[in-house]
Amino acid sequence: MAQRGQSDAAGRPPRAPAENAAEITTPMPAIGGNGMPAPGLRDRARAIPEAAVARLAVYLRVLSGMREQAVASVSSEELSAAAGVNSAKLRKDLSYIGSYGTRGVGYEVEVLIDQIERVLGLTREQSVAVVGIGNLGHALANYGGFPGRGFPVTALFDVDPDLMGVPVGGIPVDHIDDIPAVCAAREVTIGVIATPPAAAQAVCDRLVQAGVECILNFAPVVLQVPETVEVRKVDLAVELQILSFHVARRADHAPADDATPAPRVDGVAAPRGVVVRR
Amino acid sequence: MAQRGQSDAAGRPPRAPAENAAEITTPMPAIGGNGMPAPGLRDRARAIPEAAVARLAVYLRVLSGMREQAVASVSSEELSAAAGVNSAKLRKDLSYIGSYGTRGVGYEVEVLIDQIERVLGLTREQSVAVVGIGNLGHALANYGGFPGRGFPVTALFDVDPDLMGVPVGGIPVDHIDDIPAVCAAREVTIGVIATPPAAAQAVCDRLVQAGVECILNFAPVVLQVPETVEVRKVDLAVELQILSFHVARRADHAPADDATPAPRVDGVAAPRGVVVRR
DNA sequence: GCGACTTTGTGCCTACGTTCACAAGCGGCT
DNA sequence: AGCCGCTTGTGAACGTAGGCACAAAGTCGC
Repeated sequence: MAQRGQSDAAGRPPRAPAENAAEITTPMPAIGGNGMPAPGLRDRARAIPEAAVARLAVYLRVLSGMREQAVASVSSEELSAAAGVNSAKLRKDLSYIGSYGTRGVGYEVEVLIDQIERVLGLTREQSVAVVGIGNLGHALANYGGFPGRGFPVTALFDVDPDLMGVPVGGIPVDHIDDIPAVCAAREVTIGVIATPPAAAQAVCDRLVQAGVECILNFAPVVLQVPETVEVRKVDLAVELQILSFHVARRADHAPADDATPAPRVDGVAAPRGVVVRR
Repeated sequence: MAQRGQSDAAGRPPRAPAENAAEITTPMPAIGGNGMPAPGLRDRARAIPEAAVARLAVYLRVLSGMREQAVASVSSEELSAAAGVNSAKLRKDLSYIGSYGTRGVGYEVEVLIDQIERVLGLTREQSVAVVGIGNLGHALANYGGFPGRGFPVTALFDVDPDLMGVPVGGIPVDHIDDIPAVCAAREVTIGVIATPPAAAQAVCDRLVQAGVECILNFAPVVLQVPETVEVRKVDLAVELQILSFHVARRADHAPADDATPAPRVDGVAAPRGVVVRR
């Protein structure tokens, strides 16, 4: 067979490549025909689509903002508008976590927040370890409380001897060789990789060794991990390239075609009053 | 009661909310009888699924690595393994951009790189402006050349008077009020928002005013933009929450149920050779 | 207490993305 | 030269996600 297979990417048999769009819902062998219409409470968050989970996180943020402004209840129409999705999708997303709305009225902000937090596992804190204390690592370490509470950064790692022990955002930096020990001690559940690409896989391996099963990877590398580990990647270059693709598409698409509703020529692409509202 | 999200959420009629998973293929008004009898055949070549575009960017990076190691040709099997996808998907993705492989042999690395760059619009440089020079902004400004060349950061903005004129990563910081002028002068095509959430929408508005049609948003806010503008968002909190969801699912899923094939404690991550082959 | 109105929750249908499987095409071997 | 085996490119099957539209269910007004 092909000459592939020796030592490279495939050299690690027990691992599976990690893609961002990994399966989230357990394979779920197509249940014996959806014959279980009983939307009982018993049927846990069994099959929430990944895309829905991502949106739930957005809803949660919007809801938190509403709570701060003392909004007590909200309709799917309002919430969906604020979250940038259509209302049917929002209702379906919410239906995945249960029925907490009141027909004819809407949803109670407080209740919805609690339920989304429950489903997202935010009721118990998740310790985060950041590896690679460069520019990005610094930014992440200081990000601190995120949108309120939730993900305390409890460990920082780097290889630079000069950084050892130096506190960043209140946490002293440890050497990456200590990842297993420190992560275990601090019960880290989520590892964030912000190292240069060359070091990413090695760091990832150490995190996995330490028992970390969820990794957020900022390094532009495709990590190889055991299939029990969940990896999400945030890839700057990819994001920019996707945008670049759109620019390109626009460039050799719009000019010839009149379809564009607004004059795109370098002028104000904005219809009136795009100015800051506030 | 349902006091609606007054000022903030619902106040901007002429805008469309931007979601990450935006439509990439032309909107295609398919539904609603409309006056367009032709379903669309000519628009053919331009229908690359967004997901495929994201993967193409990954392939490009992998291919660049291969070129550096003097690999001249590669099969779909090898490339897909290195990119973490299955080979059929890879071939289909490549087929969207044309037929550049040789049956029985594989793809020429050089050719593939050129073609992907062409499709992603990387042949012409895209000027990037970064707004919000905090920790993250610094990191972005210094990120510089990304995976080789491609996206020169040519403008930086902030509101902090102390930063005005201070060079970060070689570029002096300007005031956000100058966004329209500076962006126009430097032909910025991509704007990156790395400001605190409260400032994000205002900054976004200014970028749009300046004619920027592609925005990468790091602020945890749902931006409202005209539909001609493409927004992608990178949301740390959402990513962490998605991972948290996985942790939670695992916690009340695995213990009771078997599911876990391997003992998770101290997995064998086999930290051997992280190296990739030549 | 009852009807009308409002908004949720969801079944169904469409579209999209992924995977499979195989014919077509190409190079190498004999 | 002609056959053989390998790998691409893609049509079709499959599964998932999105959106519409409506019945269910609750509130408010009278």
